[in-house]
Amino acid sequence: MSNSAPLDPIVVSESPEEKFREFLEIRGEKLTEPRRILIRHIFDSHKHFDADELVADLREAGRRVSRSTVYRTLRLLVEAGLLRELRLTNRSAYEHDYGYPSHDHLHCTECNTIVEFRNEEIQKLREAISQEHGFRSSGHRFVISGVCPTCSRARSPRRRLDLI
Amino acid sequence: MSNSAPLDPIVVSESPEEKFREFLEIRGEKLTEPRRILIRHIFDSHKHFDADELVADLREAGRRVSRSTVYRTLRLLVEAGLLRELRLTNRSAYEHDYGYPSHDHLHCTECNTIVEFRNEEIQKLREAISQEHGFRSSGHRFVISGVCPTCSRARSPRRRLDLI
DNA sequence: ATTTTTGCAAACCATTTGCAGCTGG
DNA sequence: CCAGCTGCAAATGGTTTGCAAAAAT
Repeated sequence: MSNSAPLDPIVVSESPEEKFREFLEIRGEKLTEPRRILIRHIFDSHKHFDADELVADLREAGRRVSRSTVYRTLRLLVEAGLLRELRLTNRSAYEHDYGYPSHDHLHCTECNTIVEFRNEEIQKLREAISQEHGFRSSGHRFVISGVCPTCSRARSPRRRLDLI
Repeated sequence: MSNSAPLDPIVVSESPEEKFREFLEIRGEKLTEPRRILIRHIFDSHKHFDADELVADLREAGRRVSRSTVYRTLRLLVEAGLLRELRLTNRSAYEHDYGYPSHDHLHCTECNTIVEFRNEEIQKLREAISQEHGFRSSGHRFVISGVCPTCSRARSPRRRLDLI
């Protein structure tokens, strides 16, 4: 799995862990060992993941955190504004929010890959449309679904051979 | 529940039922009584609904179709291009696709209401962005989340009273 | 007559929760 | 110490599925 982010990270003064501790402190909650393991692991690499992959990933790295705690912590991290949740399939996917610029997604329906992109227009559209309808908007999701270049190339030629 | 569509319907030559029958025929499948009940009921009024509401609605109208058949038929209707599925919460919502113009959504996170809007810019953006990334796009979802005017009015004044 | 569909109940599967014991501050 | 947390196992809740009886062509 890749460690590189497709978009340049935003410069932030606090580490994700510090920001999480602060969030928990305000609510009178605690930064425990399992939570520390999770936030470090999650922000160690930049990628999209779901709860199951996270559990498997941690197990592989020799760090055991129970599935329940993973789910509970993911919810906290979303509430804290550190992660964003994407509901593209039956299982939720997560991505970094904190320290990462706002962006939208291309979703390949063949291989399930998620590609990020940044487009200034979308923010403006969101604002204009919200205002038009009297909404106080708090966020948006713009997902373009289709077939990525890799899957396009992989499938079209195979089709040809089938016809021979 | 309202029967009126927020956007003007598209003129189509076939009824949803005809289109469904055609779709089934191609696959060697059958337009049965439960399926007829469902498609008529669904296209009788224009609104967003989920599987549960549909079952309840049918029961109220004295038409019994089993939950399994409802789920199975909803899937068919999506495959047939008659309905679109929206995954905004833990349960899928459905809306008319056939005979209805393409549009996007404002989602109120307070009352869960879905408001439709139409904006030409979005199609253009989708095309431009897809091309830029070599995607063959097949669709998109643009959902603006926030608080609708009704919920805004209902909440803000209450807050004030609480402070007195 | 044969293939598909239905309804029921059971299975599924991602996610949540109750609880007894553990832990952080 | 004591509120909050963990892990386990059990529960939940939306959705799917196996199967025997029923319906469609």
